[in-house]
Amino acid sequence: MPELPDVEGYRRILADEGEGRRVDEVRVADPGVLREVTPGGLRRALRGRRIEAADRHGKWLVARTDGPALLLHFGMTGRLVGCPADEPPHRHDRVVFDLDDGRQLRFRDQRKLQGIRLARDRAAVDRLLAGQGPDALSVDAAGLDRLLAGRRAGVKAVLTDQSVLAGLGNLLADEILWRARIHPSRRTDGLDRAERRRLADAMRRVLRDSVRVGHVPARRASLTAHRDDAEPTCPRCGGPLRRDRIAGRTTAWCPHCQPPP
DNA sequence: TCGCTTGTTGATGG
DNA sequence: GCCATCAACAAGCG
Repeated sequence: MPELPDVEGYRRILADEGEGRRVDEVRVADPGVLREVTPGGLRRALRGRRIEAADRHGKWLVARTDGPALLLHFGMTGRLVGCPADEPPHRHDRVVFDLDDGRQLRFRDQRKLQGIRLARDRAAVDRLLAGQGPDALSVDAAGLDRLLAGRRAGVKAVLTDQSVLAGLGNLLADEILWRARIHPSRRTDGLDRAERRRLADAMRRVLRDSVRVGHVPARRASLTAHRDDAEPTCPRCGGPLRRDRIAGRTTAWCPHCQPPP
């Protein structure tokens, strides 16, 4: 689930519920989500600190405080929940932050593929995010052209490579390529000017729509709304969709609208 | 039991 | 160096 639009939704939760609040307590229900920090270390670092800002880069959420910063990555099944402290615990609540207004922020994650990191200061945040490409929401057509230039890999592999462009996952990439009418296996350096333009337009359009609702849109006229149907059809041409393994992931595409290379 | 899953990383081979 | 593929991580589902 969590791709750029989902994480942007969690960022809003963090901003709305957390900014200006003090962290009164940190409860680690499952240390399995902590990365390079112990439960005690996390608690000591954050207890009594005030949350100052909620930032996002790609799929990373950054909670800045008047002390260290917290970096959260939601993997495939994670989410951030804001709720009253007396709400019954959920079995997948891995870390709970008590705020000074009687509410809590909860890092909830079924699988524990990613998790939570601590960064001492701004430089440490930058180091942890150093391998990330620019955030997809900040990239315009010219910027995308620069990022794609000279790359021979399949275009879906490039779009979902976080070190090239941060924020796009499997569903978003398929949605964008379907909208741009480009086959996901096309070589990136084989796209002509018009195709690159369509790709940039589709990316911005899909991201804008998705961020507005906080997840990849499942509107009727989207690939995402149909990709998991028993016999999925293309909402544009009505033909059958295909599912193949492309760039290592299950990929939905339309053989009519997105001619294979 | 096996295969599959919206994420990331590292090994391996071309 | 670039690129594709695969395994691993973890947990649940059919």
